[in-house]
Amino acid sequence: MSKCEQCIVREFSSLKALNKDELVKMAECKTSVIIKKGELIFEEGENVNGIYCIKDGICKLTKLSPNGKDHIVKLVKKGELLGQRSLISDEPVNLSATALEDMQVCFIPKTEIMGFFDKNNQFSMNVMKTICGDLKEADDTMVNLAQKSVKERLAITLLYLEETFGKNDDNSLKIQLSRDELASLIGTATESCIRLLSDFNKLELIELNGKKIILKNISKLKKMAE
Amino acid sequence: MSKCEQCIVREFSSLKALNKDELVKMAECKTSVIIKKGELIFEEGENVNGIYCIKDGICKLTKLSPNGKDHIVKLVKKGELLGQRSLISDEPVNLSATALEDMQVCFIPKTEIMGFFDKNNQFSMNVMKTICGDLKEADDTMVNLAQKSVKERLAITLLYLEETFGKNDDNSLKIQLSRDELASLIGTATESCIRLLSDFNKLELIELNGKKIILKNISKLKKMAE
DNA sequence: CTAAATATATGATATTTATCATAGAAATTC
DNA sequence: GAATTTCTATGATAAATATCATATATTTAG
Repeated sequence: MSKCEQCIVREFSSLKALNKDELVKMAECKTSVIIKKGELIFEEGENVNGIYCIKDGICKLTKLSPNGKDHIVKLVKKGELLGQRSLISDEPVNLSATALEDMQVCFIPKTEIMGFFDKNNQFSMNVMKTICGDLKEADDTMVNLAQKSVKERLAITLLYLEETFGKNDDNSLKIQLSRDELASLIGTATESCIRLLSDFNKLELIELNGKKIILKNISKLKKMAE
Repeated sequence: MSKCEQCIVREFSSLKALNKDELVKMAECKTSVIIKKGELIFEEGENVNGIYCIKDGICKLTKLSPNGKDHIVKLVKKGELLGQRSLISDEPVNLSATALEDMQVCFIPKTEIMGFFDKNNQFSMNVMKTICGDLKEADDTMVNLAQKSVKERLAITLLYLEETFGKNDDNSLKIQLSRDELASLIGTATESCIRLLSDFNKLELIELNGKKIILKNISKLKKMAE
């Protein structure tokens, strides 16, 4: 069992507030899990009795609409935690988490985390700040969905993906989403998403190469996003 | 200066975790404010150095889109707190708050609240739960905006308004929004909103009488909302 | 390696929604 | 209480977006 103390990833989440003793205790009760690309980590409605700390990989958080379509609510990457909201609310998770790449995650049981809340104020504060950040982001996304066109949202999303997940040596977006997933992230039909990508390609805003997407004209994309 | 101890409204918010001493201390530093319908409580980007506790009335939280249109992100009523997110994140508020009715609110300065966070774990937990609730709601709204038609969103919103704010003796919705505000809440153009209300009226799902809206066929509205 | 399944692409068309224009109703101001 | 402004309503039209159909490319399974 690897030690949490030596895990660099911890530094990027609320867990950075934990002291040596707390980390040792956590390392003892945590479970390491490998999750393959496409696999479910947890599903909407499930009782997840703890939180997941993402050591490596990216996953999507989705919510099923009554019409049967998934909507991607958020993408989560290395260093972030999953299941905090559900833990605090003491409710089943309201979103499903699915790996977009092979992932390495650690599961920390609820009892352990609740202890930190009681005894470590800085940890509580960190978690609160994270959730507040999520809420602010959600507000922004809401306004975008309500007021921006699909074209604008696609531009916004492409810029967001590059900024958040970076690019490869060939300048292509590091995160690889299917057209279907991209559509579900911006909130549109798959065909509309594909069509607009083609348009962006023709306008030389982006370059398409199979699943690879290269942002060619960032400043124009930013103008489109307004 | 009225005493927080005797304020019933406190029981409905995170403040219910405060003990007698804390309440006395809070009463000493709080400020009571009367806000007229239509007036701004705070504006997006402002530094609000504390939180507002709503003693009476309803307000809207809005966010301005670059296109100049407001979007109503949330409606907040008696018993709820304003400005928690901003306080915890230690950032300017990301939303504007405007009174929809005459309001009575109390302002509690930041220093006071931060003290409660340090010393009263139950209070922290309550605030966290509230924010988690907001986040869950935001996720739902997002999916609705992304996947539901304007018609469906109107039905959802009307049902939500009746459930959350109640109805008058004549069965009309207690909360009175202009067509413009209703449109901004469901995320559509004012004319589209008006048109759909007319349609709903003709279909006898609702009854319109000036600004008054009566939900006539709840079960059909619920079916529409799916 | 081939067949089947899935993902991407694009045209044609239908539907939804926004925008523009205008008129009457209601509220506000002087 | 008359005049002005704002709000509500509705028609006509344009624009955005979804849906259906089909073709091709890519991936997966056997």
